[in-house]
Amino acid sequence: MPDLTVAVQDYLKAIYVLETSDERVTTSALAQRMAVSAPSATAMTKRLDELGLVKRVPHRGVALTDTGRLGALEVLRHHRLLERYLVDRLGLALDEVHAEAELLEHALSEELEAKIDAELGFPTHDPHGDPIPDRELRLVHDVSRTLLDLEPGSSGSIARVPDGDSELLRYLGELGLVPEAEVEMVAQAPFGGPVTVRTSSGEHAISRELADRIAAA
Amino acid sequence: MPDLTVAVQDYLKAIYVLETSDERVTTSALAQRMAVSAPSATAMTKRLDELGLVKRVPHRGVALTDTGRLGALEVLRHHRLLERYLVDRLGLALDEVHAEAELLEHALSEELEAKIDAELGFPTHDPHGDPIPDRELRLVHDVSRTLLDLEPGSSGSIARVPDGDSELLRYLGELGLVPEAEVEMVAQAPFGGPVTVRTSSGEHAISRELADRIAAA
DNA sequence: GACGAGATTTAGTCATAGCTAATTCCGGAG
DNA sequence: CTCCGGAATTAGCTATGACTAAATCTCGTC
Repeated sequence: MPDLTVAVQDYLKAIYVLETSDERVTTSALAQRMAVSAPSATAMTKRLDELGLVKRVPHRGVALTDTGRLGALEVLRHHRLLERYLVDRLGLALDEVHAEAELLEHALSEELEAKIDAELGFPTHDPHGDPIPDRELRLVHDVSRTLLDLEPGSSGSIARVPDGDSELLRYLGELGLVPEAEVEMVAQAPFGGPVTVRTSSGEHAISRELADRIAAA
Repeated sequence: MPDLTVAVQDYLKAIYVLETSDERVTTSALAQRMAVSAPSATAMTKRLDELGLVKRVPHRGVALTDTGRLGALEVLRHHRLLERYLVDRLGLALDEVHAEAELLEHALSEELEAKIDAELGFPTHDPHGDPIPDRELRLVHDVSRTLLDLEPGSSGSIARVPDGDSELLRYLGELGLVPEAEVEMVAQAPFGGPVTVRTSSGEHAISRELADRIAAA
């Protein structure tokens, strides 16, 4: 596998993430996620296909090949290891690390990756709770329940929060909704109403939709 | 100052270093240092001039403007801080850090730069002994004597070794000629002959030219 | 003061990755 | 089964930064 350009790596990562939620990865979805125009996305998917990284079907979307998936996982590993490192060793806040890791992930050599991995004791999850692919790029897929699955009156601990949206992360941090934190489900209002939880910082009401994006166990 | 591209930053750094040794920075010297063809160097110096980063005189060479010098010092600060960090906190070897820092220096945000600086206790020199520009990009210029200036029979400590050539650094490391190390000048052969020094690992003879590239105090 | 070697610049291309405008395709509504 | 709207693609450009081949300048030598 020759060296992939930064742009190619970013597209692979984006396609990987899109594939994980929706299985159909359309041009427009990809363009939106990469914040580029649709023609740019079309052009890039053609190149990725030529490079053997995706299978492209015109007007139908793309799917990663095995090679492409490995490329995506490599970037994801860099990203998540760096996030873990920046939080654990340099004290960055949970809402800052995503952007920093985004910058650094393409400049991480395999040697440095290994040093960081060892220094951290081979961590399995990034600070948002997302799994880190291991050295062989295997990724455990923790099937997770969300806050919504907690029965009123019962407790659990936060397993994962959405990454990437730093506004949201800052807000969640203020509510004490961070990975590892203990939470108690107080109430779930009916008719799509809000959900009330108790954290170390007190009782807070959040929307059902947000609660559903937070994994808990 | 709008964002400088990676290439522009690399050229600024190269020009800065060349200016420090020779004052005339010629197209061919620049092309050689950047491992690029002469026409490529010419084209880039034109762009740098348009950006107000250098003053270019056709067929005469370039000189950094104040703005250009600041750009170069910013990159140099990133580079040397990262080197210090990689050696002190991640245990990279002296001959490996240059290449790693080269990769990372363009991906370092100002926030992370500040965190690293604080974490290291605001270091003044990188692991090769080169000074690190401070937050205001001021650079102390240690006027230094070299190994050659040590009288036979006298001792000193290594202040600085050349960076960038990892072969050479590995060799110097084997001889115990690393920054901070104590060294005794045993003899300097006449007629441009070799220089013999004693380090913790014993007596070693090196060429006059090499001895002159090693700073000692 | 002219000459020629070597340094420098100009001319013309290429690859990457983005854009807008215009066109074409696909799938659902009638 | 046709038509239409939105998605996707094609066409044509732009900027960055590299290259080779060809032309030109500069400077030391005679």
